[in-house]
Amino acid sequence: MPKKTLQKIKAAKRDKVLSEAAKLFAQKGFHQADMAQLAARAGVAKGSLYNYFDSKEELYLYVCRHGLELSRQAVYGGLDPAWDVYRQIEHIFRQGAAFVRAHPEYLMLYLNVSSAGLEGFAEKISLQVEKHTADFLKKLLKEGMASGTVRADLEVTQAAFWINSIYIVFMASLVSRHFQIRLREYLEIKGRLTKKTLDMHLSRTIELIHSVLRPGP
Amino acid sequence: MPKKTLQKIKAAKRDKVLSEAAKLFAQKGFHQADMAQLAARAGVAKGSLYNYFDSKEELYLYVCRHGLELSRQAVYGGLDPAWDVYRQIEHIFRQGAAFVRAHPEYLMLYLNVSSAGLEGFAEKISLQVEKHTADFLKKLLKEGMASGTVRADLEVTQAAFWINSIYIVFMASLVSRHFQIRLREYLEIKGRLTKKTLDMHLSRTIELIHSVLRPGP
Amino acid sequence: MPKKTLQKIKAAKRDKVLSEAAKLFAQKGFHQADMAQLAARAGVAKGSLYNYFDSKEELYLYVCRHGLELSRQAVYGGLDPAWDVYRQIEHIFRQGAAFVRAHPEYLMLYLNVSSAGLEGFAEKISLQVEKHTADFLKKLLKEGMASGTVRADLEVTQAAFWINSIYIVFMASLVSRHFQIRLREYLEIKGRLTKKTLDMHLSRTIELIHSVLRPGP
Amino acid sequence: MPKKTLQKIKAAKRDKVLSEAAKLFAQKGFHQADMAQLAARAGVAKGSLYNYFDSKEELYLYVCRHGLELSRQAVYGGLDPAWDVYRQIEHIFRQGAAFVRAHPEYLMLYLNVSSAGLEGFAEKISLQVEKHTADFLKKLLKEGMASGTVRADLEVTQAAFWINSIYIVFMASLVSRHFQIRLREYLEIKGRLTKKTLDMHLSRTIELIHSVLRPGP
DNA sequence: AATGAATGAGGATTCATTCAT
DNA sequence: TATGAATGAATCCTCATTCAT
Repeated sequence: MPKKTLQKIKAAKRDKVLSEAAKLFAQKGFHQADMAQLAARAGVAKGSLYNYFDSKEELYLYVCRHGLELSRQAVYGGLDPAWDVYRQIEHIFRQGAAFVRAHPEYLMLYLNVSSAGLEGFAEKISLQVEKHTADFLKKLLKEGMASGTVRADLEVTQAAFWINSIYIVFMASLVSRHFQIRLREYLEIKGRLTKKTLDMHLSRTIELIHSVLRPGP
Repeated sequence: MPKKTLQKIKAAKRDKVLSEAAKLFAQKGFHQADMAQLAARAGVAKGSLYNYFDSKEELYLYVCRHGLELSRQAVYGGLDPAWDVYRQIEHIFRQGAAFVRAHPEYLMLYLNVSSAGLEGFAEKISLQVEKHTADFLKKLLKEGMASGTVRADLEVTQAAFWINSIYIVFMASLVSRHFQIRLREYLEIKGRLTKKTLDMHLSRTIELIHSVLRPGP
Repeated sequence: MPKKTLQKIKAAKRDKVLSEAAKLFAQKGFHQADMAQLAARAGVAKGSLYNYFDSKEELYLYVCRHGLELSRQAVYGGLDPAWDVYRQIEHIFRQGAAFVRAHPEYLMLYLNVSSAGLEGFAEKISLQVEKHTADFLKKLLKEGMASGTVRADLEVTQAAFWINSIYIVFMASLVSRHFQIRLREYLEIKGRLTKKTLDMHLSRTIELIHSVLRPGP
Repeated sequence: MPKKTLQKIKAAKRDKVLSEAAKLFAQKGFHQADMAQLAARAGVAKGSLYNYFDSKEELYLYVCRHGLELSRQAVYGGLDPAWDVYRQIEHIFRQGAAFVRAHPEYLMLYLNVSSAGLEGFAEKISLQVEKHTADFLKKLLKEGMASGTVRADLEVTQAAFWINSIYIVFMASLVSRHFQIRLREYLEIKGRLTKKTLDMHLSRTIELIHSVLRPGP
């Protein structure tokens, strides 16, 4: 979707544009983000952005897709298919949290797809985002059930949906002001959310999921 | 926060303004919603909106709070404290779903608080939104544990957080384009999401929660 | 020009409306003054203002004329025709200063007639404002010349113009931020303008005028 | 204070914008002047004005300062320090009158600084406007007194203040509708104010000032 | 006569996109 | 290819005035 010109410029400049765009869109949202400000932050001319992309919308879509690709690599890249279900799930959650901490902007972009007025982007992005994870989780659960490490009476689609729901809300709690406030209220945390607290919460979340998947005694 | 004038006009007009505002904000988002268009939809003059509220932002906040209050009444209003944990949770989910179906706009407004660029609203709304539910769920779980109907080894804050997370994602799946696409993908639904399908999914979701809370044999 | 209704209401209310109008117009200028705010300050309903006057413009004109009448009474009211030229001029300047101190709003309204965009008011007010003073000063000078107390080679119209110019600028220095800054710069005053300093400046100003009028030796 | 863009556009366009702005502000006043109308008169797009200045207020301030600078050059530019006091004062008054006739808009802007509601501009402009003239006049008078061409008993600050007051009122009479009406009334002029009449008045005004400064016999 | 809700034209400012250099 | 000045539609908010109560 981007123009050929985007591939002709130096990688460093391209990366700068994409990363600043991700940050700005994540900070302000699609409509409120300003192409002039983006150009300024990226250190390029306003007109140049239009040499790389046809429109703000194309830039936004590209940045989202790019971020989701980065996210997928970070989370699923180091995963060893030989691990059992439990280890793989833990890996996904921990790598996901690490990536979100390093690049909160991309999760913010993901959350934004559900925002009012951005339905048009959902049509273009959501499926390709969710399909990979849905397929992966279902396959994982099925294998677990086949090998007897996961309780047999599980409804796979349901369980995958539910695991991913927990994932989303946890990650959202790392980046969204609203979800942070909510987390503090639920977990009765008074001060700032420390990494330590969040890691403990993460461990418990993983353990909860594990406990639901484990076959009964 | 609204001006006195808002209370002085006829209830029908006030309700029309508030409900059209909720719908428009839910459809377009805060920034993209146009006060002129809202006035037109509500059947009042643009200037009148400013007789009721000091600014678009105040109107938005009021509409959000108003919607959250309506939601709370719908969900918790008909709840009987004598019911056991399971029935209460089922009630909350089913009433919540009914309310969201009747007034999807309010859930959309809730989701929007997590949107990029609307952090300012999170500071003003989130806590009062979440506190009620958090307190309620925790109290419910504690009572259940005390009476032996809920497994005793549960981490209450954690469980409340997790139940509410499931609730949020389920409700989001009723109103957000993105979450609908995601739901269809996870549940492998080909066509439209029918009420029947969603109700079945709801039942299973409730059952999942119940199963996690129930004491082991 | 005001409506009959204005005369039918209680004097206290009428005075309150007029005095608050004068203050508000003097503070904000004609266009920037807000009828709603005026109504609020005067303690009447917005609609009532339109029971008293046909329009903001009529109200403004009436307030100006009213203020100029008050000013004239204050300055020329206590003047004794038997006094000599010098005493009369001193009286005018001192009474003028006292009135302006008590009611700076009216002098501000006078200054505003020269403001950009208010030419329409000049046509309606200026002549009747200036005529009285011009006639008075000229008559005074002529009498002085006839009685030999004023130098005989004076150009009367010119002198009257010049005396009044000094008057205007002095009075402006009591109320206008710009003219206060200017006065401080010219008179090399460091801190605030005290009454004492201003009175000394007034005395010197009067003395300057006297010295120009006095016949040579 | 203006943006860099203002310096990058062609001088002709810049001059057009500034001169039309001066005229429009002088005609309508700050608040009543319309940026859209200004853009139309200057032959640029509304948005372009905001490429040159951050706001209407900055544009206004710049135009004022620019005009005051032009005025100073016109009045003090051709002045020869070797001239005696009387010739210098005459030069200032005559050059001032010529400039005001050529560019009445700038004097109108000066007068506006004293208008109600524009006190904010006074803080930012007045001092730098007045300081130059005040210093100049005082220096001139001191030199005259030192050389014996000006009467020795003069109070310098007072005299400078008074000379400049006369200057202001005279110049105001060239541009302000109110001051024109006032001048006609004082000088008993029936028809229009002709250049000839005004020049005669100017000569007499200069002569009056000279006569006050001259040492007694 | 008093009230204040309703009205809608008006005006400052923003910003995606274009295009001449 | 890069630049950034130019554009004008879009949008929030104000406020004099009206008129039903």
